[in-house]
Amino acid sequence: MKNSEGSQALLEEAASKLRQAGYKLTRPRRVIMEWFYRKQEHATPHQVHAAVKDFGVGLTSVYRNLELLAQVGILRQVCFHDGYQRYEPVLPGDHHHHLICSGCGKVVKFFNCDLDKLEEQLAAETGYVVDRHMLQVFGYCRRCQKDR
Amino acid sequence: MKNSEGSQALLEEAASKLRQAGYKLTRPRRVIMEWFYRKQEHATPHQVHAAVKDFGVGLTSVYRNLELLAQVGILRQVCFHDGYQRYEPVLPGDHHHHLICSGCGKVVKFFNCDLDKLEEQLAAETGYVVDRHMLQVFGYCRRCQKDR
DNA sequence: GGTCTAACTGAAATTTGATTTCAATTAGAC
DNA sequence: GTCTAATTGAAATCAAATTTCAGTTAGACC
Repeated sequence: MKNSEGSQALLEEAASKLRQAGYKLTRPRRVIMEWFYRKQEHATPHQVHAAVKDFGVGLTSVYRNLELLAQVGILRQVCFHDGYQRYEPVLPGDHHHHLICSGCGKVVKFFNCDLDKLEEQLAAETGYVVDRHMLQVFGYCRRCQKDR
Repeated sequence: MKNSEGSQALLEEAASKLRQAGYKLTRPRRVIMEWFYRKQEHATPHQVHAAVKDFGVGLTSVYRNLELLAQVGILRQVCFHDGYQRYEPVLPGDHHHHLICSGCGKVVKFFNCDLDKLEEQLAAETGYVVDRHMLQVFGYCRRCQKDR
């Protein structure tokens, strides 16, 4: 599967999710989604805006649509605990978390979190319907270890 | 061990940590630490300020000292992904995480995260020196399940 | 005890991320 | 093509967080 084709398929899937939820497929939304599917990386609202403002998409719309796209399940919020909101595209079969360097902020994805049993146990103990989880691991990357 | 005694011991331990790091034990710092050790709960900077302003501690000092106390290891940052910074006291032998209701924000602590092996594995794979991790589990509490 | 100085403080000003307002535009149903 | 509710961008606003700065204080050293 070529990347462009994958991107196209994702975009159609996303458009259908939007319609299903009763939202329009507007230009700003398409531009933002295309950008995320091309980049396949997390980004702050300001980073997204920097990337899409030349297509006439304002910062307000970026904020509004990042929230809306996350609510519909096209994006998800991630958090590196540095005071910035971030979003990343939800890609099929891509459950991962982030290992974050406390020195330079460099981020590495990892995939083996294995927290299903914990979720079940928590649900049983608390009566919560458990939805999802977020995990951040912190440390220092090789370069930052040397610099100290 | 009575609570007041525990609080006292924690405070002395904390004062020693401060001194060791080259910081002074000022009145605002003592007030903030005492409050956290008494309450033993997470709080936002504004909540802390509301609690300590009558002792003459300004909001600026609250922000500055929450950050400093976290850096020294007396407090730690926690995050419920609702856009507010939060801090909680670091208590001996108290490694826990939070189960958060996406409906009403209610928070339940839990203690069995069992991520040591994952941390080791990540360290081996990436060369990072792994420090710590943060985990948030999301769902809906009983009451919020009914309300939907 | 007193003296000294760098660390620290609170108040005010400022910055900045995020939200709200509102008149103009547009997607998409008909 | 027509219509209308959803959506937009710019500007105003809000609020969290940070910076500035002159005054205060903890605690090291007599």
